[in-house]
Amino acid sequence: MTDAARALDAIGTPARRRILELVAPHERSVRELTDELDMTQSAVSQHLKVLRDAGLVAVRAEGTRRLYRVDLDQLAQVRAWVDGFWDDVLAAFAQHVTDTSPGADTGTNTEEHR
Amino acid sequence: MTDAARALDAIGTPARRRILELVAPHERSVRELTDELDMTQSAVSQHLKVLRDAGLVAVRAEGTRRLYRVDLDQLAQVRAWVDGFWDDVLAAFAQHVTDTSPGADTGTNTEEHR
DNA sequence: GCTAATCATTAGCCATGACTGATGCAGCAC
DNA sequence: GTGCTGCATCAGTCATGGCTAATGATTAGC
Repeated sequence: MTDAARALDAIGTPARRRILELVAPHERSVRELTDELDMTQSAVSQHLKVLRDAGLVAVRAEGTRRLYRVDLDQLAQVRAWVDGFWDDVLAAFAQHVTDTSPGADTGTNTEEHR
Repeated sequence: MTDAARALDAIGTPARRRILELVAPHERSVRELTDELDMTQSAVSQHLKVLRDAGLVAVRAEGTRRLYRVDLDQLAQVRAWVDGFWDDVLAAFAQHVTDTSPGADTGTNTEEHR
């Protein structure tokens, strides 16, 4: 499985997306996350493990606490994956236009949705 | 569940991502997808239903065939979701820089990963 | 040393969902 | 009409994964 695939699997569940949303603004401890996430500490740790394996979050030890933060590198892979479709679909659309109306509308704006 | 959440759940499984990848360049029939995807036609149809409900693909009937294509609107929601983290994390990073090195480095490039 | 707090990991339970096979339905050819 | 093709949907099975409870490891404070 590629990095992007692992990352996409990881964010494919609401609980983990919620964790990412909590961690994005600033790093948080497992305890803080548990308090805010109607779940056991065990469940939170298990989700964090998946996110760690996917490279989406990074950890930092401070005393007995572990502070989690978002790691931008893997998030970049997710962006790249989504952008891949974007480009493919827009390219196909542009092709369709040139096929159906030959010689017209060469100024197709492939960034219209961006 | 929001549109973005539904879309992210839908792409959270390898089989459906593979379908999206096949459909992205140009529309395809269910038969074509089944031939290429070591799966039953039934399984393909079920995945397509999930993608349809998530708004990620659109259908077009042509005779007895159903031609599927990617729908850009929901894909835009996915992009927006990812970009949300991006902005949060970069903002937090910028805040950290100004906190730890006051009066220095005001030219922080928040687009370095983009 | 002991105790408390924080977190990871394990074992086990249960719900969800991914899949197959069967059936039903619509459109086309004859 | 009959038959065939392409697809959706239903019913049922099985594996996956998300969850809790319990336990273990580590660190801090006493």
